[in-house]
Amino acid sequence: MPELPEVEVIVRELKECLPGEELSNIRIEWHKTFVNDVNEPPIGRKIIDIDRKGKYIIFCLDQYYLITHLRMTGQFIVNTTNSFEQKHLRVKFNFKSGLNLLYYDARKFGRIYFTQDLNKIFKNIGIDALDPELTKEKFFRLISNRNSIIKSYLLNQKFIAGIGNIYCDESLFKAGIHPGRKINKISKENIFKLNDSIHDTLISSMKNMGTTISDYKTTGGGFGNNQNYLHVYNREGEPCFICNSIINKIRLAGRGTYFCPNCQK
DNA sequence: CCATGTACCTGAAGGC
DNA sequence: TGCCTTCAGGTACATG
Repeated sequence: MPELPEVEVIVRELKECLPGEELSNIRIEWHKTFVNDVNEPPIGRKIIDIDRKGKYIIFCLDQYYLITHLRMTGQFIVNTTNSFEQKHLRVKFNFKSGLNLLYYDARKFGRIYFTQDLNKIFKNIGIDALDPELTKEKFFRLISNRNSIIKSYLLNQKFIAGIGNIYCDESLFKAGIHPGRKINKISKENIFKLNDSIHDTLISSMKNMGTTISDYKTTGGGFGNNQNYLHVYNREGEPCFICNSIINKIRLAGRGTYFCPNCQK
């Protein structure tokens, strides 16, 4: 389940090999994956740069964009030969140089949009969680006076983009905040603490090349390592590393939610 | 404004 | 072994 750190790792890898490459062919194996807003295929265009906003990958093709959301099981593999896995292959891009960019997606939830209009995709997407402009004061202004529980807020991409279920639970643990806490019952001091813990959680996961629970792989097919450093996610029934209490699992905002009943208030 | 439920999908895991 | 149910979670959309 790629969230911001996993997507960032993928973008960095794609950036190393794709800029300058010219698209020569595209083969769509699952039609719903590719949403074309342009009325012509993205052939003959060069990849200028690759960027990210929240969980979206943006391939810039000089005023045109291929924007990808991997959802749960999307994967990019860069391939230089003609032998590759066919199972779950949804879209195959060929480049003039002979390089292939393969998009796999077991559950078919991911989307690749071809468009000229970035705003169409991003109109309901908030500031990136690692945008330097997201200062703790701005974080506080965004979050205060809301009436929802903190978990729902952090998962809602229209406020802050990039946080998914894993890093939401991890960040709340690190900040000592119960995931079901009402936002307006959290002190300013703890909001600041949460801002820092989100930042730390995302950055340290990136350093570990992301979290591989089941599907996430880097573009070379490698695994992340951050699953070995999680404090609460996927640890139901196991002891808290800080206080030895048993990690609980409940259902919040429609998601499995892990927390330490002693450390998080 | 906020919460809940369903649809989209497949594969893994657990129960019997 | 094998069938059936449940669960996994990101997002869009409908409904209360």
